[in-house]
Amino acid sequence: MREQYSPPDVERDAQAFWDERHAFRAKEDPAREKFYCLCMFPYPSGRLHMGHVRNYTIGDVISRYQRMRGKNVLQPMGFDAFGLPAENAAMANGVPPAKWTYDNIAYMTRQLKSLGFAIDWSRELATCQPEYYKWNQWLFLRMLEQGIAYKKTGVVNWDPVDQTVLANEQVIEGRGWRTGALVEKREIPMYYLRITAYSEELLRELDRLPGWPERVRLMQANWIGRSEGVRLAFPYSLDGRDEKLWVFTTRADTLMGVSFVAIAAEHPLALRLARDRPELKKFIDECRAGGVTEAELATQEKKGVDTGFVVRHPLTGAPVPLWIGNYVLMSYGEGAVMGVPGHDERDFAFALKYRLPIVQVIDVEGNPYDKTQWHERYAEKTGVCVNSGKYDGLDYKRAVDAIAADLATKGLGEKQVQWRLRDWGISRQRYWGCPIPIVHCPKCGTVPVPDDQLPVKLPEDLVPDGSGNPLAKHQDFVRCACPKCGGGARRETDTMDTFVDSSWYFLRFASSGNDDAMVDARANYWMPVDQYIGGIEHAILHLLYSRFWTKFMRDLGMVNVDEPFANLLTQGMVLNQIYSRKEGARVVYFNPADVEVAVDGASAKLKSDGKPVDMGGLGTMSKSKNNGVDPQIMVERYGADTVRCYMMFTSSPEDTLEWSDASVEGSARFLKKLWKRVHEHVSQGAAPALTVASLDANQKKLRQKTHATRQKIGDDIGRRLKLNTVVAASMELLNAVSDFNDASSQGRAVVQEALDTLVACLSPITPHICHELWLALGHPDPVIDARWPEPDRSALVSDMISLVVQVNGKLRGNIEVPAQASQDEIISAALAEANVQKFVAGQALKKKIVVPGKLVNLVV
RNA sequence: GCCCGAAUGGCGGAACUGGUAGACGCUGGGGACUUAAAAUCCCCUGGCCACAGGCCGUGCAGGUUCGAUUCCUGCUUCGGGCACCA
Repeated sequence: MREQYSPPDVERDAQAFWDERHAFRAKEDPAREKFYCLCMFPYPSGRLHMGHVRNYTIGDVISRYQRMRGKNVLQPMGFDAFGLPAENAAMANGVPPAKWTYDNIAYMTRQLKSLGFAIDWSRELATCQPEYYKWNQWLFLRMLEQGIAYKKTGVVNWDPVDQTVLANEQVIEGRGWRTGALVEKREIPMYYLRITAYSEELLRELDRLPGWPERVRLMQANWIGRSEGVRLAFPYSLDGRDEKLWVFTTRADTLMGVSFVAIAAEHPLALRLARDRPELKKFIDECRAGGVTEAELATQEKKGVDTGFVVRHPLTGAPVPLWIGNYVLMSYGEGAVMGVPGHDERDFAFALKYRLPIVQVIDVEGNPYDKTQWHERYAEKTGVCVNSGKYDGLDYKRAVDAIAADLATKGLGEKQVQWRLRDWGISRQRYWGCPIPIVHCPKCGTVPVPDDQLPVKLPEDLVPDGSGNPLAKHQDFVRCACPKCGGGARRETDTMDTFVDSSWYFLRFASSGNDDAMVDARANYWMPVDQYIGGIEHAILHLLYSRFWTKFMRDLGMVNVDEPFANLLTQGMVLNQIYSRKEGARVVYFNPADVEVAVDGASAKLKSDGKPVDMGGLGTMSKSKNNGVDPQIMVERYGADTVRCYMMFTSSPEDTLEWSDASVEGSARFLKKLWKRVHEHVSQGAAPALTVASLDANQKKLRQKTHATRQKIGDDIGRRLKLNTVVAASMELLNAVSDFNDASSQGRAVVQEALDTLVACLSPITPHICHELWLALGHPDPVIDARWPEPDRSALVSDMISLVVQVNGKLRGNIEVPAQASQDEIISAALAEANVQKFVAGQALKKKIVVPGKLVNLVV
């Protein structure tokens, strides 16, 4: 064993050892309990960033731990390789997205390998490979057959100058990012996946995912958004025909307080009325301005226009004015809402603005109603109906029931369950994605590409120029023969949302290399994923789409699981300081590595010119803020183990991590110290066997610490997934070994056990150094094949326990009592303590609380 | 605007089921070793006071409890998501 710790040598040797043995290649084995550990695969953006390193280190720690627990572990890796950044890079550099992407994958694969992750690289995949995306297309065709995929119009951001569809990300403050033109909404035909067919199950099964964080389940439940209410109709006559305008409401009890009905600008009735009303047309056109995100729609000023048209109240037949409102969403419910200003905050503001009547129809006891000032209790469901004729005095539930029943007898309404979840639009007017396997034939119409013509291959040599999809201009791709009639036809040039690619990659890892089927029986061995790890930013979309996709494949009989991910760990973001300076009109950002911070931490200057820079606080590491830390540089400076150790130590997986160059030193020191201790120990020769019965008090104490550490670390990795305290507990044990000066034979035996424990427990986090130290400690087999060190219960018990004594809840002293002391013995020991006596003397004891093993509280 | 989180010393964080607030580490200060430096090792490091001890202290304001960082109510600030970034 070398005297000095040299990370490059240690890491090279350990990685070569694992590679030669294919140590992490996973084989299906029904006789063994499996553990499928998966990290969200990266987008190949160029280089790994710290968020990746954190994510994959967490996964690696869990994988290596489960392997030591005897599980058959699968940990695969791949690349989510389609997407917008490749097209942007292509435009900037004139390189086709395919080349850029594959170069990035090659570089990032090397980076991942240098970090020593226990990955089965034989299963690697990239979603831009035809062997992969062929199955996107194949399953899409199955969805078409089943009516799960269908075509309808959808709204997109449109750049009127570039004549192109923009992603939400490409809309900056309402303008196209390249042209600066004001963005408009535009309706185009798109393919949709009927995820709403699974609303009920997607919601219900959340309760059967105890291994998911509560907040993620809550977010998904709210996203799916089940609400019970009443669908009801306001009748009207137009063009001599009697029609019904349907609305959905959760507050049917307020129906008698309706003072207007508002419909979305895209509502068919709005478009019909606008035909002969130019001012309505003008308002509808105004509503076209701006982007399509919900955040933008929800924060814009609420505006409306009176159509002059009236509909009739479903119960009273009274005329109700019809408005068009920019805040009414066509995509939710019926695209129309009833306006009850008395009991809905938005309607109240709208009514004040446009001087519409505000009528109180619910009385919440003891609260006078003020028509000039909204109060949130007006919207409570706790009152009873007033000013509502026959419904007066009914509470929420009774009123809804009575009104729904009356509506039903008139054929103007019924109770209904409404969902917030919308179908998933997957068409993208972009090049670098999976082609949608459809052909448009002038004779046969829309024709699906037959299975035997899959995959529809994406040409890999095009370079986009920002004006629309280059596929549409590429005649070799567009021109094709109709699969039905053989005549000339046009290929669909829209590609699929990249969320499609990531909705089933976990199944493909488990059926790696099968060219004849999307998945096979191996998937049923590995699924579900036992531990899924990824950023909290994916809490809704990716996870919901993957759940839906898995359920559809289950319904086709392709897999036998209902849910893809049994346990979910959502890791926090990695943040770093942001430094900037105004140079002329623009703000320039500086990398923290180029900035020197004053000792007091209050000011900073640029190293190159010594001039001050502004400290902009913490932000996620990003290119635009230039605050990324390159993991590669850290690995070269300290070694992979130190980077991994620091990442795990500095905050718990679910919390945000604030990067600090200085703190990395602490982890480096710790590993150096560990190396030194082991070297000192083994250089004195093999330690004798441990004879537990012969240990003295001091030796027993270290042994107790060793086994307490085993218990804590096993629990922290196996149950709590708190990896920061694993490192802290290891540091404590190493400190205890350092403080233990006993060269006797049993002293050395106790130290051997402590060091064995340390090296084995740390091996999931810092696998390279532990690989070498384990062999140096005299073990014939590598630590990856070692059994996880379980605590010896008998080593944990001690004869005396220390208790805290409180008086009136305040700490006043400590006592030592025998472990088996009775309640009375404990209380008299507590009362005997000098400082305690000061506080209880001369006062009557009202209450004596003894918490076993913890404390005594005396109330006087 | 809506949904979901978070807030603890100079700093990152710990305290798991309501029971000793500040484990572990960083920074800073003091010391040892050294010709010197680096490295290493030891000690101190939440605030205040009448300093063998006491009082205050976990974003803010209340509440429940023998006891609250932990539970409840109302705020503030920061972060994630909002369906075409991935």
